[in-house]
Amino acid sequence: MRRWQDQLNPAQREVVETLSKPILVLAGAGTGKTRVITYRIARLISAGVSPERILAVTFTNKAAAEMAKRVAELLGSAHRRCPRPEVSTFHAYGLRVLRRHSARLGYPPQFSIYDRADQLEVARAALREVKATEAALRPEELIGWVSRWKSRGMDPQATADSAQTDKESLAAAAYRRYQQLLRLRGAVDFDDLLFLVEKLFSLHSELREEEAARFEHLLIDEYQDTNRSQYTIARMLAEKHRNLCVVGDDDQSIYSWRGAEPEHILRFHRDWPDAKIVRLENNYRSRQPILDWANRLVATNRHRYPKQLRGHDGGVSPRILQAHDEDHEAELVVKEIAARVRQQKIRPRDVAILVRTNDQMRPFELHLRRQKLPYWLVGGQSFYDRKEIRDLAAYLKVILNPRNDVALLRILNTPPRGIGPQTVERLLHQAVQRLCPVWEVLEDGAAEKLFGQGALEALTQFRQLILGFQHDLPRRRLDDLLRRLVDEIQYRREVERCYTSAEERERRWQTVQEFVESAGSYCRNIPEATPAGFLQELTLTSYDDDSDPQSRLDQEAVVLMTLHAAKGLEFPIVYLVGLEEGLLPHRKALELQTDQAIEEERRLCYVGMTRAQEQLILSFAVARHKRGKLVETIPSRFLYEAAGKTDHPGYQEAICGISRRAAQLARSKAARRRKTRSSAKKASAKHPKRRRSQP
DNA sequence: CCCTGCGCTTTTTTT
DNA sequence: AAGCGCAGGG
Repeated sequence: MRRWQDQLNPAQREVVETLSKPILVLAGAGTGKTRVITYRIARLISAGVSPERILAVTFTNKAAAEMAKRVAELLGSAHRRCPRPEVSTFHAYGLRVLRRHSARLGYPPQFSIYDRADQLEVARAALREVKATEAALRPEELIGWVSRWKSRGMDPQATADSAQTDKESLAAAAYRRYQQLLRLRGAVDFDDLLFLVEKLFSLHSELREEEAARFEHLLIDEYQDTNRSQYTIARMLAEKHRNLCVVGDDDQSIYSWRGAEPEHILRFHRDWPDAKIVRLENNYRSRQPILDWANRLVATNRHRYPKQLRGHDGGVSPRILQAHDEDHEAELVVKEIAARVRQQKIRPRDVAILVRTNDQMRPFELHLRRQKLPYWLVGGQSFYDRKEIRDLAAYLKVILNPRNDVALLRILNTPPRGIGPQTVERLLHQAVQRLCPVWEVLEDGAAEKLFGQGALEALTQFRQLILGFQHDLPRRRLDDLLRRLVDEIQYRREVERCYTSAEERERRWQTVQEFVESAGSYCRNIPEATPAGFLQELTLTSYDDDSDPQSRLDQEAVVLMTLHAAKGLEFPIVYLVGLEEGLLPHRKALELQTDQAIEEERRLCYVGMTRAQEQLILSFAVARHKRGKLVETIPSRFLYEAAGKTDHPGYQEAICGISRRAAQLARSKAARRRKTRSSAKKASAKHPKRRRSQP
């Protein structure tokens, strides 16, 4: 029973048994990467390393939860009551460090975490203040740059110093203001969770050493997707004990757009000269015909370490489906699944439908519902993206810290309470002028002259409301407080106001109750629960999995998710859909016209294919609605590459498709510049004949 | 101040 | 197709 080590092959066992050395595991898809880490943790503990001296880092919260569970299973009942190893994402780890030391960096202990929508607001404000027009620099652009800078450990000063163009200087100035605004509001963004930790460690060496000394072993999964701050933090933590085990696959690097640098995995041996390198190439997941297609596809990439995965023999070759448009594509796929489920050949949970972009999910959802197949939509619109959650979270944020402008402005007139745009405008103007948060303008008696009688009354009432709940906050349990809040602001009426259909209203109201309930379960389950902690967890871990996080996958449901979300998972049957030029590879990647961008798309496709254990079905539509218009498409080059048909005329066409499209783009840009109306041109694309599965 | 409707742009992937 | 800003009536 205890002899779980015997279930490993020699290479895997080597990883598990090399206990005191830097170790790099280069592991292909489906070779049991995560399994190896799990076993290694269990081995360390059974060798006497105390669990709390182990830090394991994964890429997603889901993976962390899964790994913690498996370690517990491996160790069995003897260790049930033992302390647990720390298994989390880099971001969650960063959050924990920051919570302890936020004061050192001038942040309040109850700082909030800003997500993308909040960031955009701050970016807008920052740009306004440096007097940048939308044309000069868009808020989305700014947060993109800031994110890149932060992941490289660059502060505003460093950014300004290295600015080459006017636009960069402008962005650097906006970055400085952006960061000031965040601090003023006691908020951090996602990147700060790493950036500030890195800063903290380099500013205070005693803290760094103390933190590094807490752990004796560091394990990192998906190492190919670490960005520079994660890399730096890992090095700082491991430099003393040198017990660093990283696992990754350069062929599965799909997050370079987010600052991931796959070079780290290639550089490992230089950083840790005594490192042991282990390669895992036995695939335990997929049938050989599937691997043949995946191998052939990824072998097209020029920048990679060559490897050949060996898999299970037998099984059927991948198939290709062709549809008229995206709706037909969904219909074909879902009907096929439904038919096989009805014949009891497969179960819904054996199947995953993988898409490149979130909006591809819609037609599939529709048809899954129509066919009455249970499905589980992963990602999509996340829990905290819904209006109700954002509103209530904003109330809570303001109660915790009224200096949080983004949250304050959100709820100031939600539900409508007579504070109109005019009033908000004046408030904002005052705040900018005095360089202070909006709340202080509210508090300041001098501001009274600024507003009319009605507005002033509304503002005072709002202020009283917040103050009242501030007073209650330490005296009531969080869910209790939220229930009262919902009641007092008459949020139910707001739900009724915003939505007309009874069904929608019901759904929205349910979300509200779920939110209150999740606060309740947070308070019950976490001993050191605080309202700020609840909000932080809420932003960091898309909290819609409150019921049973890991058993979701075991439920009887077809899984519908993006390729990015599918990383690390496996399914007996995979439908990889939307294989068209412009979608996979994505238009944005094609526009860059760099090998790197297209190679990442190819890896993404590779990741999708290698999720399949028994069957892989690829599909594309001959035409697709874009901006409401039906546009003809070109089958993805990846189809030809994977099928080994790069001499097929369609392959050339797929690749020429970009240049044709780029030419079109250039032409239409030129046309716009001349401000003349160009006559409509019809691109008559030829499409290859319907193809069937190859033997 | 609140609501409605019109016309405009805009669409990757996520912690 | 959907969200946002703007204009105009209640």
